[in-house]
Amino acid sequence: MAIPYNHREIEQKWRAEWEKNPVNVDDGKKEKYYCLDMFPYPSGNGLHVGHWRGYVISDVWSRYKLLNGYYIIHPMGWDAFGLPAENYAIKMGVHPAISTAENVANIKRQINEIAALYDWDREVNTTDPNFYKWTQWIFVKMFKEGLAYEKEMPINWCPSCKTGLANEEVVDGKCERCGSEVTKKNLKQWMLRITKYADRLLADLDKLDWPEKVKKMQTEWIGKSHGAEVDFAIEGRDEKITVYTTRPDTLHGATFMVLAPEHALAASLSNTETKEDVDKYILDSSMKSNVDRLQGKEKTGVFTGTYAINPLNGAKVPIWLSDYVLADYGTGAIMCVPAHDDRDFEFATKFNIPIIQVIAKDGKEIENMTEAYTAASGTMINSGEWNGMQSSVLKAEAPKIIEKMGFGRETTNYKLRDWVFSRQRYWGEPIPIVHCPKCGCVPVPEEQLPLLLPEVEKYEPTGTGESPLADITEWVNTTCPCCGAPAKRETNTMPQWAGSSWYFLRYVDSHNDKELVNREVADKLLPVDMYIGGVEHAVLHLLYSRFYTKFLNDIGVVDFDEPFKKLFNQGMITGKNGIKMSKSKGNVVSPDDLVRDYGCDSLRLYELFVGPPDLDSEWDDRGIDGVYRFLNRFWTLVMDNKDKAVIATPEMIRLRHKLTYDITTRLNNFNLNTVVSGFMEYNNKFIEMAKNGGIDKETLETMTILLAPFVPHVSEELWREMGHTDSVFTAGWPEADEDAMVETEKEVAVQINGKTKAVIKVAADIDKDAAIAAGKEAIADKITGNVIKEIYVPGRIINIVMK
RNA sequence: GCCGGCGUGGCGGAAUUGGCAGACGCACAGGACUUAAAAUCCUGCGGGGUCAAACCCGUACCGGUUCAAGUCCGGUCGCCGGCACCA
Repeated sequence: MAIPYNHREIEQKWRAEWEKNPVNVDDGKKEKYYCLDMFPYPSGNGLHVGHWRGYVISDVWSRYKLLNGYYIIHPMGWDAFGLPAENYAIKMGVHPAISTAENVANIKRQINEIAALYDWDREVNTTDPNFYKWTQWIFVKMFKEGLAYEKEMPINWCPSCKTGLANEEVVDGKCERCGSEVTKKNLKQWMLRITKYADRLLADLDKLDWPEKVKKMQTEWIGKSHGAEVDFAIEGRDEKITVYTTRPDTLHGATFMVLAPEHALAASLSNTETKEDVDKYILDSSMKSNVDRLQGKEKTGVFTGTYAINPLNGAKVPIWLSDYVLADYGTGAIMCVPAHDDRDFEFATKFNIPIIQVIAKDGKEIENMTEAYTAASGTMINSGEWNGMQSSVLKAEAPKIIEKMGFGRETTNYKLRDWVFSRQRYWGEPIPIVHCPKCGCVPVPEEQLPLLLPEVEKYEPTGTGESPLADITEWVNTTCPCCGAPAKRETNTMPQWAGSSWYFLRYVDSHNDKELVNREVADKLLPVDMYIGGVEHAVLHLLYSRFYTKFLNDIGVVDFDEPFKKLFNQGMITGKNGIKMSKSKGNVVSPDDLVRDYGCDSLRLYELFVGPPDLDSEWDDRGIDGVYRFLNRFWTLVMDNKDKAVIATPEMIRLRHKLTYDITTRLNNFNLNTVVSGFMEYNNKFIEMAKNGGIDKETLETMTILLAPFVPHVSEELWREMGHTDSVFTAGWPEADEDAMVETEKEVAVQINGKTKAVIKVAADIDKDAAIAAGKEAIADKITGNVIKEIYVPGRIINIVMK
């Protein structure tokens, strides 16, 4: 009977030993490898097996790199400011500083159970004044560079979280955090000019080894488009209305114009006859929430009574108002070409506005148009001097033509908006700005940072648009750093993203009290080589971090402009039937009991075995028995055979190299679930071998090293049991010799018309004719018809094609 | 609506990219050991068919290319994710 290995004992033993003698050391000669996890926010629920998986994947990868001779930077920290921490504190009735500290302690305990290579000396916490000093410092730098500015405007407001939100935090018109419907609120806000970096954020995606999906999401979020602005005169007035269009080639087909109800001129365009309707439409639109506006697919609108003049052909086009035009994109006004745009077509049909086709479809004009013809391909018609041109050519040329004619210009537009950066909540970094009646906005001098978050009794959000900090008069009232006159502090705080946008830089120099990061250290240890985390941050954290890094690169803090070279998104672990694990659903699986019963190594292995790492997987506790049995079988195999001095047979050597090759290839391709099944498969073969004459020690050692990134304790224990005095992590990753993997004999399937009838063994270097002859012999009794064709795929298939 | 991803046994999932479909594991069934149970070990495990074989069917569905299709092509259905009046 096999004695199951005592996981508690050996895990404790080796963790103590590794702490005393670390296996990951910087000797100054090794190349660095920076493998980063998305750091957790310390909520009260602790980690579940889904969080665990991400950390296991990154640790396996780190240890693999360690065995390949790298010095590993594999840090961990806490994203502890922000709404989740604060909401939890409010719910529990304790100060967020206290609950955060408690939660950090608990999650740290759980994370330590993973036995990852984390270097706790590098640990950061975004709520630590020594950390947020630099979060504030970056803000001050941005302010000085003109990238942080104040603006009053209607912003997204979550009535439940009682704070303003960035566009990125609004998903389907709802708060990303709590799911409440987002409303608009007019507030004076701090904004970050991320739009200044739009082009670089877009272009540099090309350099990144990231999942295409994430790159695409960022590309769409930035939403670059190319076109022209065209100035339309207003009939009987001096003002002009400028529209933005990506299809200036269709200018002759513009039969009306639509302005967003919020457009500056909207109200003034009505006449005595239309005034009542126009005013009502503007008012109604302002009352609609984002969700209503998005869901109201049926187009609404009102004619202002005023006409614009098409600058190209002098045609009179009616000016309408409609909320399908967005006020904050382009110029808030569009020219409408119903023949070649779906939305304009729908609007024109509904309100009986003429439709003029200007691009021929299949060479002719469409009779009884039932839908817009939106392709930019075809010959121009009804377009005056443009007739006969190809629309695809004209589309590119038109902006320049229009510019020459003097009523427009070539333009580029982005969907990306500047980043609403202030929050009306307590638990965040205070924005280090002083409002002076004389000097305006003055940044807190850099040497006075950090500007500490004051202690308060009442930190609940007010809901008025004022931060709870506004109530602390002794904190708010200060003097202007510039002129010394009485002044007031900014009372808004930063969003949770502020700290997470740059924390990965701090890890490499986390105790530096003079600089954000020492430039020499940064040059040596940064940027991040591999970043592992969920896909949910595709346009939030991952976009913000790129923006911050580019800014810090511009002001010389770091010498690179992309923070994360490679990104891996692990799939989510769900409960039964793919339901997301949550406390309210009661389907959360904690790693704690599993670690206790099966050990850290088994859970690590099972986290990988449960499914492909990039896909979501349903958790099923029962499966862990399989990997636990495997570990016990391997353990027993090593213990029973390590001292037997068996001389390796050619087959043992071949299998050993094949094992190394298979595991290494699968690991490099991140097929971690098949790495585990590979280990099991080879283990079964080795057990079989051991039964029939024994197994050599080198094969057992090789398997032990290959297993080390996955099951560090078991590997370390067995490695020492086999007589080694140094850690298994100093052993070096085995190399597969492809020559040693060559088989002398191959099993070949013999088929008739593609159906296997027999399997024969042939010499690997057998020639085609001999192979086919051997194959035919094996199935001689089944060859009854006329053989038309004979196929031999070396080492795989013999196919006899018969009629 | 548009753009991605996916669809394989009772279940999780493999399949060297066109070459023996179901590796590996879970669950289940039978056997060995045991007074018994657990653990462990051995055997079986897509469906039909047969005493057993032969044989037939089978990777969501329909069709195509090929000596050979889970894999490639055309179409249909379903699930998941992203975007969604951005002019």
